[in-house]
Amino acid sequence: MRKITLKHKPPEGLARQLAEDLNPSQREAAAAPDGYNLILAGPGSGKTRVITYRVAWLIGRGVPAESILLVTFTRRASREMVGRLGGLVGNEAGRVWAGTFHHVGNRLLRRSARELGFEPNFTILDGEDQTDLLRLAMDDGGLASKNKLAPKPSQVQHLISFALNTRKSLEEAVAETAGDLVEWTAEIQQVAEAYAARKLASNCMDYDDLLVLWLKLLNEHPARLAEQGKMFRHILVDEMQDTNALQIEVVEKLAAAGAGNLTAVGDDAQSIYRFRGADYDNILKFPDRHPGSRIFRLDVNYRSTPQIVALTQASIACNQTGFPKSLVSTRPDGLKPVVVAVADVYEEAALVCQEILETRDRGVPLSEMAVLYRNHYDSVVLQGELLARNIPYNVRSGIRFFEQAHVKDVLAFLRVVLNPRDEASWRRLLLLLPGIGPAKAGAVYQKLASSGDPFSAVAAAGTMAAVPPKSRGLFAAFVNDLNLIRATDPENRPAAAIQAVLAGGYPATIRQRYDKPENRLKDVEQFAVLAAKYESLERLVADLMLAGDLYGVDASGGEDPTDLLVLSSVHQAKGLEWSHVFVIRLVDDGFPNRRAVDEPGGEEEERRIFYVAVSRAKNELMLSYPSTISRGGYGPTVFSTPSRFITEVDPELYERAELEHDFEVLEIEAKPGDGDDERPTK
DNA sequence: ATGTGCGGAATTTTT
DNA sequence: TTCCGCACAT
Ligand SMILES: Nc1ncnc2c1ncn2[C@@H]1O[C@H](COP(=O)(O)OP(=O)(O)OP(=O)(O)O)[C@@H](O)[C@H]1O
Repeated sequence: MRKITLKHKPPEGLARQLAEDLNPSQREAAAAPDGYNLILAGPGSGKTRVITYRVAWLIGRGVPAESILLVTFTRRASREMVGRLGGLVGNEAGRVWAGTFHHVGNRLLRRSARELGFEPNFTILDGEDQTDLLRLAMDDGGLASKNKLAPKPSQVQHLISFALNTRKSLEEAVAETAGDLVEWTAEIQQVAEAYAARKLASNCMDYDDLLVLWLKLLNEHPARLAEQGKMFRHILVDEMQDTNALQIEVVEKLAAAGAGNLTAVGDDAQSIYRFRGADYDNILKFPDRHPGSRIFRLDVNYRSTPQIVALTQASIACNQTGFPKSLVSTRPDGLKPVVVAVADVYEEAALVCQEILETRDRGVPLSEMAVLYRNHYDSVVLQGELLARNIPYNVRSGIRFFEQAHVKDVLAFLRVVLNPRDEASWRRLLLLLPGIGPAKAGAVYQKLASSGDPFSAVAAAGTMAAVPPKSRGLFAAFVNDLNLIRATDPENRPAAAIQAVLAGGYPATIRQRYDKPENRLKDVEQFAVLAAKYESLERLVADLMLAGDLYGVDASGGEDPTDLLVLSSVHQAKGLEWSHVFVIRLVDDGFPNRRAVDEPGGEEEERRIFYVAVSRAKNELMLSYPSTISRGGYGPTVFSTPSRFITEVDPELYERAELEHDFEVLEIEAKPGDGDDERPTK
């Protein structure tokens, strides 16, 4: 037989870019041989760049893009990396399996849901849905809320999740993180089981399931393990320091079952997700787990001025644990970071706004500036001031877009269409009807669940009998709305389904139950616009439930909606950079967080959070703290202590700014024709 | 069984 | 300030 060889050329210009855009140690890491590789380096040293170029390099060598798994920490990071990859290798970039652990788990579980007892149309539960189902499970599972000392649903939720993510038993998790609840361990265990049963019965998975069930699939179905091992010939994990035991087990299992090619990238000093089970030993012990693996270090910082690097390095040096890394800035000298004490949170907001406006006047776009804070509520006073001064901004903390009650209501309509067994969504919809409370909602759901076809059951006479007489009219209208929604071919045209929700009784419900109904209706319209980009309801809903970066408030008041100031929690700022960074509310009890410092290892975790915050700045960094603070707007105003993260470093490393006040003289304009015997000026 | 109104408690960080 | 749980009236 004749052999024909198809010739493949590496993408145009890739070789040149690999040579020009990377320094020698970065290049060495990007072009590391197959096998287990660890890239351990400080902030701004080009880790993200290296991992992106490594993927490009692999593709350039003929590795099929679809056999590469690139695990990122956020969806935003994945989008950015795929975008940059597109610039290097063109269309191939889109075929890489890029996403967070949860995204990839979701995609894979859709294919294999049946092997785990689920249907492929399972829905993903967000935190609130989880709490709702857990509350029901607590009623089932012997944790009646009567007892004052009994754990609260949110506590139980956290414990169950923490145990799963750390691969510890519930006993261990309780003993470690909530010692006062040890006597409840048996009940919590029971609740966990009842909760899992409810999820299975309603064909729903929570965030943890996307990992737990993925691992279960790999453990219990050898064919799937072999298949996925083959599928992912190269695995790359960004932000390795914030992976937890569960995630590590999944990737390492995949790598071992496949080609044994795993590249891990990260910085133990930037590990800030301990509350979610992250453990930076996952990165530090990588060489122990994989004898013979290569380690790459990068110690040139391309991001920040030497002055900023000096402060960040001095701060992290206060931690006793962690792997020390040298870091040298390549940038020209800049200004020292500035530390300002302000009188109170209002003065802080005014100061930050003024600095931002002046910086913008000097030609720096708003999108090159960010205000970072430890706790979401640290941003609310500033938001008020930004609104008053017409500075457009984008918030990345707090409630996500889809977590707002009205968006969740609309989502519930879509979700029951998608997965008619979705208990959380049925309950949510039923509870919107006046006269139907938890008991009736439960009874109706039972009728739906026990029938083969919930949609005919919901319209059946027997179901109506369970509805109190005075609610029957509204219930019938609700059933009618559901039918109209289902008639729009919602699976393939999600936007039309949302329009159908808006055409039914739901807007009246919004007006009756919620404040600011017009704003909320606008959000729903916005949701429809977003949905119009999708041709699959399943993908829309899954994307939304996993959309960690889509927040509610997008106050783009200005003319140029693309130039927005960023307000972000430090956690959401991970991996990002801005020219000018403002870190606010640097008071002890706030940043570091008061509750965190009491936990063992808590102070060092908080210091890492501070480290992440200050290392986001490229050119200028301002740290501010109010000298007086009233806790959250209630309670008395007290003197505050400046954050230990400021006071513990050498004062030579920053410049202290004095705040002066300049009152523009108020001239009362005399109206022409007025006499001179006016009221006295104040 | 629902819904309202009171009092007390409490606020990390997120997929 | 807001949210949650509880007691009471419907
Ligand atoms: N060799 C290089 N030459 C010029 N600029 C570079 C080089 N490597 C990285 N940079 C730039 O330095 C900045 C930081 O890079 P990158 O975000 O990849 O760092 P990182 O190590 O991932 O940081 P972090 O740990 O903070 O997420 C980016 O603006 C990047 O473009």
